[in-house]
Amino acid sequence: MKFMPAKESVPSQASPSEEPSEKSHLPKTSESESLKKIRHTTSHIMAMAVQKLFPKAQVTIGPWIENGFYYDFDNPEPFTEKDLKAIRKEMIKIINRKLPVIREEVSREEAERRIKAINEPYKLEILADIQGDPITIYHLGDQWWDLCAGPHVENTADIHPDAFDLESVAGAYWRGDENKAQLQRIYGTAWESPEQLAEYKRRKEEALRRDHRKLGKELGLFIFADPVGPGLPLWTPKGTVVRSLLEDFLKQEQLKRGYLPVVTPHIARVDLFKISGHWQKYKEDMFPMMAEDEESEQHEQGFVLKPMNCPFHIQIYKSELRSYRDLPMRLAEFGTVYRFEQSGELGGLTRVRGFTVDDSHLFVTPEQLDQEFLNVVDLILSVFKSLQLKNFRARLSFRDPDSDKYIGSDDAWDKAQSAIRRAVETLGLPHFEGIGEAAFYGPKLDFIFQDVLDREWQLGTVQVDYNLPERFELEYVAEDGTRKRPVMIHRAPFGSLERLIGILIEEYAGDFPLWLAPIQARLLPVAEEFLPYAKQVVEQMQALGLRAEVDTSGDRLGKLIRNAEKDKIPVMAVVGAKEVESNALSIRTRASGELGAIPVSEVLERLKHANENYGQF
RNA sequence: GCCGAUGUGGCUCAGUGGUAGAGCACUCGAUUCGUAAUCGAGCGGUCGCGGGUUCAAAUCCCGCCAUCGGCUCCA
Repeated sequence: MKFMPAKESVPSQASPSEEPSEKSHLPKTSESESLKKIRHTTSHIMAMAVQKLFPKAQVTIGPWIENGFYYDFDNPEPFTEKDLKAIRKEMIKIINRKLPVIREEVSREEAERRIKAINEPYKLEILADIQGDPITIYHLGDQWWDLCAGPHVENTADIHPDAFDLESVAGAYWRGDENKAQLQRIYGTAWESPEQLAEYKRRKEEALRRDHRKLGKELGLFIFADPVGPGLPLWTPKGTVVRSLLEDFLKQEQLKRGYLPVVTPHIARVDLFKISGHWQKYKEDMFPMMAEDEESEQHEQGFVLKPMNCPFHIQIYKSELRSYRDLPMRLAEFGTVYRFEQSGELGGLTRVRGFTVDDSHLFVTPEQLDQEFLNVVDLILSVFKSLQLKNFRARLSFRDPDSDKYIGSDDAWDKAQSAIRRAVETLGLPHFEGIGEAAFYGPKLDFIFQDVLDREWQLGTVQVDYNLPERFELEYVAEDGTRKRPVMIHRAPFGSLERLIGILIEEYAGDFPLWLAPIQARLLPVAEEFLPYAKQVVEQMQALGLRAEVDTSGDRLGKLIRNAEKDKIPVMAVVGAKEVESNALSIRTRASGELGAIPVSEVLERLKHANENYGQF
């Protein structure tokens, strides 16, 4: 097994405009009692201000979130960003009035009476959900109050008028249910001091600079084209290098672990997905069926783009009578799938409509399930380690027993969920549970990562499935000659190549490790007369399987360096009279700056070694 | 899909009713240069698309498309 040598730190940003200043710790709300109070109270002040400016606005909920707070209102007119300015002004007035924040305990009946008196129907619903007595109310002076558990600061003047800001408006559904009323949400942030607020804003801007959509464009890795369609990325030559390297890397790992490669088509008869249950439970997420004529359309006969690969791999399993000796059978494919995601969901590479899953389906006996599941988790963790991905959380994605979006028996679900639970316990893997996060056919162990905007995305996944083997009537011949039903494990360490690369770009801030860099080395001639020498060195590099090129632009060295740095090329090699004479290269790396003159043979050796061992130059 | 914002040359952006601009990139010329931008000239835009208002629309109005921030939904 190969691992990256542990790197001390992320390669530093050499560009003066990108130097990361020493970061002071900015606490999250959950880590700070003081911030909880500040943000809670600021959201109340905002609600009071909104109701003053928009008397028809009704209040709902206004909790703190990790970097700030929000408050949802039911207002006849949606708020616009222009309204935020006025609301902010009004909030400062409230702060300056130094209103005491007073906690009051009242009985349920009293709370109900008062809410009815001010005609706030949403609050009444909230009250009905609060368990136990007494009910607490927080007043801002004697003008405004809200049903709230607290805690709060003691006086509105405890909120620093220059340490909060209103950030954005958004629609949000009441109770998170798209069938209920759409409310108007205002997001804000509040801190202990103006300095903290400034640091928070600075950090947000910094995060934007490593946004994979921005870097993907700058580094020329992928594009979207209007005539092609939304959510359908096109991979440029450079991006394709990264993709292929990741594929090759995983294919090698899988080869070592007994996986068998397969290839399956992108479309299939809709009938296939009726057997699997996709058509019944997943139709909304699929591109519409292609029918040859109206009659076929009416009889629901036609072809669909595949949203998943499992039914295809199942057909390969089914194509022969399998023996227990054949199991576990691990069929693997980089399978491109298409899902008709809602238009508002699409974004960059993290949410697209066509993506490639590093998919595999393992057909195992019930006895083999636990061990095979552990093997898969081991593969996934080793892949993350090689890619230097550390910031993830493991989620047990179980079904919501009250929902009807799942197929299969309670027994099958219980068996599958307990298998996953056993595995994480055996491994001592820290995890949390996500009820209602299961796939429609089975529970999952998911690996969740964060993007630059703190949004969470699922990458790797392992799923235990007793249902599809049942629906497709899968069998194997057991030792005693009887027919038995295998269990399936669905798994994808990357999840999707697209999403993985999006996360990797942000994780690396565009600085791919040498083995993944689209261009690993660029030769920089100080004058045109050194071009032939540079070209000859590049040929030697290419002969060793290295990705190298010469800058032939004829610009001055300073410009060549600048461009190579902007392209985030890990190794730059300066070539001039001195180098030609001594058969050397003056090396400058993005990670470590100038390294001085090094003989060509040594440079070649070191590049090759780093490339093959996932290391640095 | 829903709420809000945005859409001007390849890229980043200025222009808010009166004949489309800048920097970078690109091409050409001069310079032959040693660790983050050499100088000059040139090329390049149906101002997202369609409709409307107006003597006149990048600019105002309507519809659509796409992107961005959320919600809902998910690798």
